[in-house]
Amino acid sequence: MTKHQQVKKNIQQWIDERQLGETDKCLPTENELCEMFHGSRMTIRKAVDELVQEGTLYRIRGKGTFVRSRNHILQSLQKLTSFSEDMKERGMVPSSKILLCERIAASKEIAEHLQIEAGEEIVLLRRIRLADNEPMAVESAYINVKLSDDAINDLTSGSLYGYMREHLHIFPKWAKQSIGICKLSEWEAQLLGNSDLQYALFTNRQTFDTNKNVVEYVEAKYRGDRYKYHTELYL
Amino acid sequence: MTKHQQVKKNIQQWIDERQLGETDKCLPTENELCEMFHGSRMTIRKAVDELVQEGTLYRIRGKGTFVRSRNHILQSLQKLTSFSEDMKERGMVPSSKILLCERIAASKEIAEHLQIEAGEEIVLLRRIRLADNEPMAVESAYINVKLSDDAINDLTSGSLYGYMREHLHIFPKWAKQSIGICKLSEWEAQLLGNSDLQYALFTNRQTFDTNKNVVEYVEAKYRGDRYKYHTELYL
DNA sequence: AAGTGGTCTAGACCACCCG
DNA sequence: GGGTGGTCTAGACCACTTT
Repeated sequence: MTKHQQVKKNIQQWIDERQLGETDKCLPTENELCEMFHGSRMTIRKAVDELVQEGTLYRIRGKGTFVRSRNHILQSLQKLTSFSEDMKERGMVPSSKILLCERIAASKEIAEHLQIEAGEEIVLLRRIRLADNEPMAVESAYINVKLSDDAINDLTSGSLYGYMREHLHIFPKWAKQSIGICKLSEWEAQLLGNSDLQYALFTNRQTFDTNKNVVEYVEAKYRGDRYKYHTELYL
Repeated sequence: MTKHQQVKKNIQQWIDERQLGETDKCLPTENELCEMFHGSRMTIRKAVDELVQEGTLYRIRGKGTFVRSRNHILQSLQKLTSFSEDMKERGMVPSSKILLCERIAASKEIAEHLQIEAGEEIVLLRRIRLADNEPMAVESAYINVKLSDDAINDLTSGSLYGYMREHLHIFPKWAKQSIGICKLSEWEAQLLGNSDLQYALFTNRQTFDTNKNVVEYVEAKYRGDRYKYHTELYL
């Protein structure tokens, strides 16, 4: 392992162990890091550069290098994987209503998506997603993480990632997603507030942590008459 | 402008002027680049690093630095913005059938998406997209680029980006996309080979060049019973 | 004025590829 | 063995922010 990789790993551990997640914290200066790791400035900068690239840190010239708040990490995942951020950008207030939240045994199909054995215990969280108190989607999250009863009783998408990071040291890093259309059952159409709806925009997502485990599998059906999915693509 | 930015720009120009797009070409060695630009190795490497990051170049230790073939650039755009790459990955053969290809005056709505004035002349390319010779989507591309008659007569999505790069020095760099569902007209359902289809997966996309001009606006309606859109998301 | 990150230099040693 | 990219060093000057 090269020196800048070691430095990067050390900084990352320091960030993770630090339990202060609310406000952004300042890193030691680059010269201090040079002394701490007995490395030249270019080497230390290479390590920090990568963490900046990955969004973990950010720099302000003349001031210092800072750890991005947990909040931002969460937002960037939500920005990439959900519609909530989209709603906010359109000036709507997102909320959710829990339909179901309990431990279940994984069915064969769900187990496949979570890359575990059928029958293993997981947590199912089924919610209605609303924008300005109007139903927009019905979402089922299958969570492959050992959660305490307290955590289950106080579960929102927001606090889930936070809980995983802070208590379980699990770090969601990337996701596979597909988008298509599906038929709606009459029951689902009613949940979405319009029993005439026949089709919905369907999304599913596997979220992976740094160790390539699937931490959750989420399926959602969105009202096709109200919502579109937006992305930006770079070359 | 910093030195490594100048070097990067110079290398980029050299790549663009070079008309050999078929096979990958080798760049001068890093030491030669140092002499050419009167810079130190670290500075030259910073310039090359960025081009590698952006996918323009790639390095092989012990051999040299290479320009990625145009083909790859095209693929990476298609991978991000279309379903064709997806079809290939599933072992299907993508093709397309041109329904319409002509100069038209931009309607008010299309002009808005292209960020031009209504009535300006653009090119409309309407195609059926097929996988293993089965219709999968109907796609309309509104192209905001001055194309020669020859170029219009020989237009495929593949050659469009190539033509823009090589003859017009226009470089598509990023795109905004949205995905939703839409109703299909009976005529469209027939084009897709199943007149019973009522809903389709709808996508639209604005493609921007390096100067933030919209070079094309594309709408497509995909068979919801056959296709899903796949993405991978990173934090 | 002092301290921060942003950039650059001119060397050096290493691992890898090829003839 | 000679050339390539991969890494690292110990300085230096600059632009910017804060005191």
